[in-house]
Amino acid sequence: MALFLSTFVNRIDRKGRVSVPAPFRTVLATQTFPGVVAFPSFVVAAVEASGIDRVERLSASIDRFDPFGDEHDAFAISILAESHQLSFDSEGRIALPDALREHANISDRAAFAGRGATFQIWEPEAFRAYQEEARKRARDERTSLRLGEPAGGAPTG
Amino acid sequence: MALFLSTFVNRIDRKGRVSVPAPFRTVLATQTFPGVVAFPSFVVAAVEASGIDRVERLSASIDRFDPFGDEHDAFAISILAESHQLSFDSEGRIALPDALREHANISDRAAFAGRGATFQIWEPEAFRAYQEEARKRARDERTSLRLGEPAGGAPTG
DNA sequence: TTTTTTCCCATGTTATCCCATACTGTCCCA
DNA sequence: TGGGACAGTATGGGATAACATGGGAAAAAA
Repeated sequence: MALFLSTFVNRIDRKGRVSVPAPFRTVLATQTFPGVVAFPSFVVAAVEASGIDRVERLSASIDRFDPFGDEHDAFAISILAESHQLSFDSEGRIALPDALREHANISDRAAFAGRGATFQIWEPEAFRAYQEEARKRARDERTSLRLGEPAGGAPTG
Repeated sequence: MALFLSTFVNRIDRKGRVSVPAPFRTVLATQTFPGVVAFPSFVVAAVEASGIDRVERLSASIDRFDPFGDEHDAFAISILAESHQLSFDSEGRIALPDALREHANISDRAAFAGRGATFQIWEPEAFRAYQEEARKRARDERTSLRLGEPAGGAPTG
């Protein structure tokens, strides 16, 4: 299984385009849609991103549980309605929509941070600070920290 | 690409026409009827919409006296009775009937909000408020949603 | 007829395609 | 082993196509 690993900082040009790091593109190459699906994180000033397949599973689970009810409304609206389907151009770049850039305070540089099955896109300085904080927390609370469960802004992976 | 994702706000002209967002048209292009099927939502001031195929499946399940029972039946029947079949013009626009516009309080702008297999049409400001609320709820309940696959885990936003 | 809908064409804006360039790490061969 | 050719990558910019939107005119409905 291919994973999104490591962090890459790339430049955003005046048209709003960024190169998706080549290793990430390799992971995404197996998916049915040639590009990235991205939505603003619920908890941090960053963009959550993955391939389309993950979002298709999410959509299926919403549809399956309650096609006409509102139990999963919050997720449907928050993830599906705020997701952007960003397709690669011929050079492997995507265009980051303003809504996502503003949420993450991104101006002219973007940090792509691997998280295994997904990755995040950050303003580089904000990511550095977040990472440092995460490291401290991991050291101090390493006995109580569980993977996959962010507790009050703690790292999840 | 078979999912309705993201949100698009388009203008309604003086003839009552709106462009259906191009990505949504792409999804609908696979269907047997070139247009949109729309009906007023039961729970919110918005219009529910999808392609004809989904409605055909719903209709078939009614004919079959399906296992969902009377409640589902009542749902299905009122959906079918209040559904409008809105066909594209040559530019990919539809005309929103007054009944639907009034239900959603839509005047001159319409927000198309993707929900995976379906989408909704809102008055933009009303949608913004609804979305903000949904976002809060999603943040609080985020650990309860799992993807349809063991390795997936919860969304970590 | 009068009104409404559908078709067709025009326009400005935005996004996409395509080509060019600089940089970097890798491979190959003397 | 050293160095030069080469391929992959990130980045920039001009040209082109796609899109949302508006309006007139023909066709259909009332």
